[in-house]
Parts: sequence; C-alpha cells; structure tokens
Amino acid sequence: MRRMERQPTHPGKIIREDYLKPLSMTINEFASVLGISRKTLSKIINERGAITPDMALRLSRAFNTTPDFWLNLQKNYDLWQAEHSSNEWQRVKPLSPQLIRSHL
Amino acid sequence: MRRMERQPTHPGKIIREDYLKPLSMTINEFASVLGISRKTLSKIINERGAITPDMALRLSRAFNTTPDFWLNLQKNYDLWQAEHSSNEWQRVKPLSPQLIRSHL
DNA sequence: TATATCTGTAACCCTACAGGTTACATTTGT
DNA sequence: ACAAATGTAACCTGTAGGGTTACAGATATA
Repeated sequence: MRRMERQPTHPGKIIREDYLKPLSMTINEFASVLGISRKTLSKIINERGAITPDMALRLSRAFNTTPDFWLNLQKNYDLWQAEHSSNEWQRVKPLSPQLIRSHL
Repeated sequence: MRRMERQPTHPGKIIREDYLKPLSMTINEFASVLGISRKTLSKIINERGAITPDMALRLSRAFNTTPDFWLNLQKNYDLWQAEHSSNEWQRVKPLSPQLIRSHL
C-alpha cells in the first residue's frame, strides 16, 4: 500500500529539464521536430497541458524511449490530481470481501 | 521491444466478465455503488467509454484493487488505438543517438 | 398473461480539453 | 539595439465526460 505522498512530476518538467535543457534545444525547434504547434508544446512544458497517447508516440520517436514511459508519467500525475481534487470517490462503499472472495 | 500485436482488452470487458457477471450484479446496482449514472457505466461496459482517473478510484474502492490496474488497462487500450488510427507520429524523426548520448 | 425491472441508446444540456492559427508583450541572447 | 524565443491570450473546431430524461425492446417474475 504505497501511498503517493508528493505530487508526481509532470511530464513537461522531464522534457524541459532532462531533454531540452541538456540538448540546448528551443521550444520552436522541438515543436517542429514533433510536428506540433509551439503552443501545444509550450503548454506541456509549462505543465498546463497533458501528454496524449499521440504525443507519447511522438516523444518516444524523438527521444528513443517508450510511449509507456510518458503515459505513465501522465497517468501518475492525473491520478494524484484526481485523488486530491475531490473526495467524492471515497464515498464508494467497497463490496463485501466475502462476496468478492466467494465469486472471483 | 515487445510490440502489442492484438488490440488490448477494454477495461469495460474486465468489469463485465470478471466482476459483474460472477457477482450477478446489475448495471443499475453497480452504477449506484459507484455513485455514477447508469449511462456512464453502460458506456464503459459496452466499451464505448473510458476509465477516467476518478472512475479508476471508484472502481478500486468497490473491488479492492488499485486505481493503477484500471488506468493501465485504459492506457494500453488508448495507446493501441493511437498507434493504429494514424501514421502521423511515425513522421517524427528521432534525434540523432550521438546527440542524445553526448548530452544525457 | 400481465407487470415490473433491466438494458441500450438517443437527444439534449453543460463543461472541459486537445490542438490549431494569429497576435502581442516580454524576455533573452548576440 | 536588434532578432529570436517565449508565455499567453483570443478565437476556432472537434471530441469527450457526465448528467437527466425518455423510449423501445428484452428479461424476469408474480
């Protein structure tokens, strides 16, 4: 039961810190590499936009990584947000363990 | 480099086959358990709706699973769709391995 | 058989977000 | 000082989640 204590790193930060900065690449250049608009990349870089499956595929091509790497970052980030932006989901009553155990 | 050959199972099918059916639970009942509308659950069950982070949290409560389990199913499904619904992303030119190796 | 329940689905509403173009003000680098 | 880079806003289109209501068909049950 490993709880996520801190807010997970946004994928945009990884792109910014671990790729663009070391490579001294501008947002314009990289947007062009990815075949997307400067605005879209800027939103991601500044952590106001999400990594979509299509974007994950593009990043995986550019950086020779897996699309899953990027989607997992986004998934962890989104999940943390959902956990902390509402308590509604905590109202869900777990089905009785006995019921589940006896059928599954 | 394990390619995804077949279309990944939709999370809705898991809910349907591995939970609702064994538990003999109706969609109405379970929608009520989750605190969502029948329509929303019906869309997911019939594989025309996605597992959102909030929904993953609700499912994890009800079935005593992890939210990641459900989000991973959805992620794999979405990624497969993105891979096969367009070839645009394949146009992205990988950054030269030398460039990456020398800076990262 | 008659009644009630369950189910898929459509119509309609609202909100939100991806992604694009254009434009502007500011910052940064040369 | 000048040019490039950047953040951001406005505006557009398309898509998606989620809700309610309503209807038709299937299923089950009294």
